[in-house]
Amino acid sequence: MNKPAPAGPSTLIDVAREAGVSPSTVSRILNGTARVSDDKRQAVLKAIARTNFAPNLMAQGLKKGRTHTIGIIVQDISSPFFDETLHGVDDGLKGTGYASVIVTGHWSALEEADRIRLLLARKVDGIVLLSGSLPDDELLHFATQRPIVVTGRALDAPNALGFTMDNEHGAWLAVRHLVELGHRRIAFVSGPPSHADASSRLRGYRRALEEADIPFDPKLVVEGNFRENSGVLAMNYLYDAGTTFTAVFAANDQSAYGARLALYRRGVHVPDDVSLVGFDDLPGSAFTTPPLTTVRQPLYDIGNTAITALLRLINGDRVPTRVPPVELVVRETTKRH
Amino acid sequence: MNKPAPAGPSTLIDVAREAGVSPSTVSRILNGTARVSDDKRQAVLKAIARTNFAPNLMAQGLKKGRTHTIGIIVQDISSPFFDETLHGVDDGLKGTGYASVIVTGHWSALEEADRIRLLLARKVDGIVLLSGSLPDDELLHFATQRPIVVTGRALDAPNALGFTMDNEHGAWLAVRHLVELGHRRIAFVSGPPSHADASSRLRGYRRALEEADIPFDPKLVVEGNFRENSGVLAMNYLYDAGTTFTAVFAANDQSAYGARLALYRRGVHVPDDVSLVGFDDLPGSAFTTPPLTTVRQPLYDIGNTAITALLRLINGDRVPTRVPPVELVVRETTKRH
DNA sequence: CTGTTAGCGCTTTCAT
DNA sequence: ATGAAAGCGCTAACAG
Repeated sequence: MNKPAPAGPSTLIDVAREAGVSPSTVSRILNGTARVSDDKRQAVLKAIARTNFAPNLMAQGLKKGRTHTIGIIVQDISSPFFDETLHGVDDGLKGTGYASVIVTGHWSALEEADRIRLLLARKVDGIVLLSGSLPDDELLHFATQRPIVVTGRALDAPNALGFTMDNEHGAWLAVRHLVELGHRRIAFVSGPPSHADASSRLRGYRRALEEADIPFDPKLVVEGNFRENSGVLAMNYLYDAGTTFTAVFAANDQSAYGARLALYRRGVHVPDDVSLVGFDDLPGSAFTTPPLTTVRQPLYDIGNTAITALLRLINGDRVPTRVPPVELVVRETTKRH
Repeated sequence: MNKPAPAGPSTLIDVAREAGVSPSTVSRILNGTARVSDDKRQAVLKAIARTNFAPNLMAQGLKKGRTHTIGIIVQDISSPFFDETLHGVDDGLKGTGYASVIVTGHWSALEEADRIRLLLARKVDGIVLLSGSLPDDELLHFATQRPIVVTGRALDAPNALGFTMDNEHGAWLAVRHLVELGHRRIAFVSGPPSHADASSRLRGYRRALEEADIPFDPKLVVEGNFRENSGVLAMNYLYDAGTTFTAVFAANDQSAYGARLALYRRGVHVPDDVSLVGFDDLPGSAFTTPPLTTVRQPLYDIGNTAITALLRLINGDRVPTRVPPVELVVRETTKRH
């Protein structure tokens, strides 16, 4: 006689009963923890198939103290920047048996701390914090509970690891490129000054000017917020103030998109009248019109490296973390002046 | 004397001991399950603070049979389409105590089934499947274990709910707009024919032509894959074949970006020489040069509605699901011919 | 090689 | 109002 499908999802105990063995035997087969005779193994395998059994990860986690879940904190879930990074994370997780719960920090240190607590309550096995603004000491405090990998800052503690891109160098590359093309009036659409990457990029901008003996003109830098609209606002501000320039360096691609639109609106041609350089090399930047010259950050690799490093940390290995350096990608928005 | 921080994270039992009450009392306070005298409550609250206690969600989940986790399946984690939808999901989850684990289906029904099984093993309380290609019957099978909400198809079963956008109507709107501007040679960059939305959009294209008494010319439709590059390929193909047209309707914004780039490369001006319409209204489409005329899909609302519906399903309520309709957003890539 | 037993941390009757 | 005790589904000694 065939029993109908059992009430709830079947448990390991159901399987054991079906197969006429003890629960431990089933567990051993599931985990490969010990040798099991072939006939019992077959019986168990059949029982598993028949009862459509899948182990309850909550129960496993409770017992083993590891959930095979890792927590990812992004700042903004619908930003191409983070999404490309997440892509790298996702690929790095593939086939490892780990899943990720992704939460949002919204660029707020307070919210980050809150999210971390939440992830810790969920007993994630580790945390990746992407572009976090949480102070180091708080981060290290949390890291006593679970390993943490953070991007956007250098960090090397027993249970925490951080690495960063050379933003200053990237900005320097961009501006030097412009300088080499003969530009001397180079506007800069900055990022939020509170953001570490943003200030590094400003430093790179200034250093490149200095090296070219171009005096720094504060009127040429206008503060943006890394989003498209701040790029258009910045351009409008500059033109309305009568500030002249032949090139603009935007602190990220999104604000470059905005700047480009504002220029278009005013009938200023890119790159014929004004050259434009961004930062990040978002996937879309190869398809803007014209394709954007920009500083490439290996976003995918950043995500992939972060997760790989975390997985190693979880297993107690420490590893030197290497990501490809930033590099200038010359496309079609820059031209000799 | 102050004890140093205890070895592991503190447990409810530690708290109980600290406060001099029984574990049940602590639990009751945590869950508001029953009245507790005020002095004990204070003692417990203090103990919780002192021991820095946070309940172990794994244990709670094991006991209560709900994990307060929901599974989200997207097809591609670094696509602006899904990311904007995820944004709606994320906001819908805010403050509910639920977290989400996001996995990728990569447009493959097999992989989707696999991911669903994985999520089920994790005992998620419900699943949102975004643009899935899994057949209805398999979906309904999985839905016997946990409620599922799916986008991109209509579905109304006891434990599963699906809703869809009117893609045909959207495409019809786009093409009618072009027709009204005097265009009669309208190229179509399609999506993958296997994709339900893609074929609906093709139908809308054909219907709009029909209604305008414009004969359907198969030479004007070229197959794309929803990505930027297929847009440029499509344009090149059309020009190389000597096919003439004055407007192009791309089956999604990303392929419209690509088409726009190919046009630029050939010195064809948009919208003066050729008009261009996309589909989706991705966040970036308001900032392309020129800003893209497109059919707006309320991606954020789709995500938000899906998660809201799922949360209701989990609580046993059924709800009529309403999302704003698609609509034409006329920006600057279309012009009278 | 295999079964028995004792929990992981929490909630929930059931008594009191 | 509160405590004792049982157990969610699984794993890991410990015996045999």
